[in-house]
Amino acid sequence: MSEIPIYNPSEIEPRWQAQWQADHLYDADIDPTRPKHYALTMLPYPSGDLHIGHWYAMTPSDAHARYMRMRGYNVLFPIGFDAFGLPAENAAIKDNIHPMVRTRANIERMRGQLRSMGAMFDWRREITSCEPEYYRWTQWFFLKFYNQGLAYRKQSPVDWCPKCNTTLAREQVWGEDRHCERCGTPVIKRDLAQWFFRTTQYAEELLQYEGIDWPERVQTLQINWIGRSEGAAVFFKTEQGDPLEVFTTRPDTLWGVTFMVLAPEHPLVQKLTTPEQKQAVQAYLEETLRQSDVQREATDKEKTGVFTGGYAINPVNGQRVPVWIADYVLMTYGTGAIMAVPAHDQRDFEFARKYHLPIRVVIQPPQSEAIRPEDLRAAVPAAGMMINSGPLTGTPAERTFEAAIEYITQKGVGHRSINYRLRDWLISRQRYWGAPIPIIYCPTCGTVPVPEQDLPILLPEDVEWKPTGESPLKLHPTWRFTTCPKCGGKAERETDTMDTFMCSSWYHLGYLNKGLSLSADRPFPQDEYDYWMPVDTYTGGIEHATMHLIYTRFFHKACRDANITKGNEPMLQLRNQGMVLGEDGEKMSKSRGNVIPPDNLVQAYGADTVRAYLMFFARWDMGAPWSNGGIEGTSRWLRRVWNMILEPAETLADEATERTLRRKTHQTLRSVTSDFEAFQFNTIISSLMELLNEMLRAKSNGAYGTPAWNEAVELYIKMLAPVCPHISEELWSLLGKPYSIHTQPWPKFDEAAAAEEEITIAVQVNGKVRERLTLPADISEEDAKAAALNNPTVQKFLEGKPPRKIVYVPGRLISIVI
RNA sequence: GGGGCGAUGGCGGAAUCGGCAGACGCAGCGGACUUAAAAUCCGCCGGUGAAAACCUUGUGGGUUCGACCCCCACUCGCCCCA
Repeated sequence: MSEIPIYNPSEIEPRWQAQWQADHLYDADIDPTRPKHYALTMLPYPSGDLHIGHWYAMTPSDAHARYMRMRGYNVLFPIGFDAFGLPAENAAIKDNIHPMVRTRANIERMRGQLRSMGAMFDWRREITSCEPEYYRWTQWFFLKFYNQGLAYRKQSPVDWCPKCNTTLAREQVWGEDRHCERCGTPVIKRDLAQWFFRTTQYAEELLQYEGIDWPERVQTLQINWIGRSEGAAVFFKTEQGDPLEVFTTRPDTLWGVTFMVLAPEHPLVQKLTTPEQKQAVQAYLEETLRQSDVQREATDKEKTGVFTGGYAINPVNGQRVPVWIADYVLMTYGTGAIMAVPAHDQRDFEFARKYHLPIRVVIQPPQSEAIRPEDLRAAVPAAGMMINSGPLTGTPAERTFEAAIEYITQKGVGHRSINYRLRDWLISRQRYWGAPIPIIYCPTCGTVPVPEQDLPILLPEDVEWKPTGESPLKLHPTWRFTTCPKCGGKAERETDTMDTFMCSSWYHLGYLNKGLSLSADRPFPQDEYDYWMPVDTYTGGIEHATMHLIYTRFFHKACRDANITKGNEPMLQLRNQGMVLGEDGEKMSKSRGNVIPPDNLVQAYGADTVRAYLMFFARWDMGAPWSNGGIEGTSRWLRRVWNMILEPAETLADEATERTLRRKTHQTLRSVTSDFEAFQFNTIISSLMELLNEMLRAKSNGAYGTPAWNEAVELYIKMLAPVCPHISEELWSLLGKPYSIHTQPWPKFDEAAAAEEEITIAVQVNGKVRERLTLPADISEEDAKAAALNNPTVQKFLEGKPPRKIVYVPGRLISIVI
C-alpha cells in the first residue's frame, strides 16, 4: 500500500486560513449578477475569551452561510464586537485598567480565536462599537430620533446606593433584601432625569409579523412583552378635585368599585394623605420603594397596603371611595392607579378581604343565584349580566363592555383606550463606558442637541476611577463644560451614556461599511444598503427575544420613518440556537468553574472536529450540557473520511455495488440539503457518517476508482465543506481538483439514482408487526396484499380467520384486521 | 395562577402526513492485528425469557386497524408572563 499523508489538522488548518485570507476568498462585494444573502450571527461581547457557547452559536451559522454560498448566493457573513458595557467598567474600577485598553486587548485575543474557527467572516467589515468611528453614528442615530420627537427626557427611578452615592445597574443589586454589591448597603430608589425613546409609539406595528419568518416562540414572547390590552380610560377625581385617571380592561365593572389603589410613587399620594395617616403612609413608602418591580408583582406574596385617608369620586355614580396605596400597583403600568373591583378581580378581592373593605357584585354569571358578597370565597371572573349598575343594569353579557364604553364616552368621563405593557425604552445609563448622549444643557437655550458636524462626542480617556463608581464623566474636571452651539454661552454636556442595546440595534448597518472612518458622511453607503439589506438569516440566542430583538425592530422602523432605511423589518428569517451548559448541567460561568474553553479542544482535535462535534452532539435549537466523551467519535469520523478517500484500493467493477453506492450518495445529498434548509445540523453529520459506512462497504467490494466511487468522493467533500472547511479544502486539493472547494456549486440531486428498487413492508395483524416482506418498489397494492396474505408467518397469526379489513400504506406497511 | 417548551436505551440523540421505535455517535462487551499497549478493523449492544413470545418513548386514561406523534387528566424540569 502506498504512503498517504496523515491527517494533521494543526498543520492543515492555519495553512488554509492564511491562504483564504491571502486570496480574499470570503470578501463579500456587491455583485448585481448574483442573488445576495445577508447572513448575520449575533455579535459577541468581548469578555476576554471566546467561549464554547460562541462556537456553538457561530459555527452552524457559518456552515449555513457556506451552504448558501455553494447554492449560488453572494453571501455576506460579517463579525464584530459589542464592546461597550458594564463589565469592562467594573474591571476598570477593580484593577485600575482603562476599559478601552482592556477591551482592545480582549478583542485582539478574540479575533485570533475567531480566526481559528475557520469561519467565512469578511473581516474588512468588522465593527467595534466602542470605537469613535462607530459610536459617532450611535450618537447620530440618537440625534435623528431626537429630531423626530422620538427621544424625550423625564424623571424616572433608578436603584441608588446611598453609601456609594451612585446609581446601580440591575445586576449590581444583590439578594432578597436588595443590597449594594460593593458595600452591602440596602439600595433605595431615586428619581433622576433620564432619556427615553418612544418605543410605545410603535407598539401596534411591532405586533405585526407579516412577511418575516420568525419562530412562533419569539413572536409569542414579544407579543406578551408588548402586552396589548383593550379597555377604557376612566376619569375619577379626588375629593379635592384633582383628576385621577385609571386604565381598566373591565369598564363594565365600574359600578362595583369600592376603593382605589395608587402606586406608592404616584404623584397624588402626598396630597391625598391626611395628617392622621401621614406616619403610616411614610413608613410604607420607605419599605416598598426599595423593592424591585418583579418582587412587587409576585403573586405568591401577600398583598400589603396602607390607607391614605383620602377619597375619590366615582364618575358614574358619584360614590365616594377610599384611596389606598399598595405595592402591587406599579407606576410603570397604565397610569399608576387602579379602580378596585373586589367582586370581580382576584387581587382586589384578596386585598379587600385582608383590609375589610366592602365588596359589591355588579356582574351576575349566567345560571346562578344572586350572589351575596359575604359568601364570596374568590372573585367572580366570568362574564355575565350587569346588575347594581345604575342605568346599565340588565345589560346582557355580550354587550357589557361596549355598553360601558358608550356610556362613559357619552358622559365625558372616559373613553375607549388601549394600554401596552411595553414601556418606552430608557436609554440613559449613569456610566462611563458607553456612547455619550449628544445633548448640551444651556441655561439660556435649554436642551440643545449637538450639531451633527460636531460628532463624535468623544469619551475622554484621562479619567479617574473612583471606588464610588460614580460616572467619571460627572467627575471629570473639564469634559462636561462646553459652550452652547446655539448662543455660544457657557453650557454643560449630558453626562449619561447610552444603553448598549442602542449600539447593537444598528450593527448590521455598520457592517455595510468596509471599514468605518471618521470622515464618512453617512453611517453606511447607500449602494451597499440597497444591495445587502435586509438581513436574510439572523441567528442567535432565544434570550434576546424581548430586549434586543424588539429594540432593533423599533430602531429599523424609526429609521424607516426618518428615510434612513427601507422596508418594514430589518431581519427576514430568525433562527435560535439553544445553550451549551456545563458538564454539571448548569449554565457555564467562571464562578461555577464549569467553563469549557474551545482553545484546548481546537489544539487537541482541530477546528473541523470541534465544529462538527458542536453541530452533532445536540439539537442546535435545544442545546445540551457539554460532554467531553463524544468528541472522540467525531474526530475518529474525520480520520476515517480522510483515509477512506486517500487510501487507494483495488478496483473490481460490480454493477450492483455501484448502483447501491450511487443510491446512498444521492439519498444522503437529499437529506443533507433539506437538513441545511431546516437548520438541522445534527442529522447532517449523522447522514454523512452513514454515507461513510456505505462507502467503506463499497470500497471493500471493489468500488474504488469506479465512476460511482469518484462521484461519491466528490459529493462527499462538497457536502462536508460547509461543516468542516479545512479538511475538505485539503482533500479537494490532494485529489488535484480546482481551488477552491468553497467556490464549487452545491451538487445536483439525481432523483432516479436515489430511488429504491426494493422496499421492506411491515405486515401487522391486529396492530402488531408479525412479518417484514421485501418486495419490488413498484409493486401494486393487490400484489403486495396477496404477498402478505400468502406469507406463512402471517397465515399463522391469521389463524385461518378471514381478514375483516386490510389497510395498505404504500412502501410502508400492510395492516390486517381479523 | 396563566402561557410556552420539554421528558425516547447506561449517555447525547434519530424517527416526512398517525405507519417497522431506538438511525448516527459515545460508553460497554467480544474478537482480529500486536511481544504488549495505543491506534485501527470486524461483530454484539433497550428489558424479561432457554425459546416461543411478551414488555418498552415520564404516569394514567381516550380516539384509531395502528399513537413518541392527536385528545383529556396528572408528575417532573426549564423558560416567559402575572
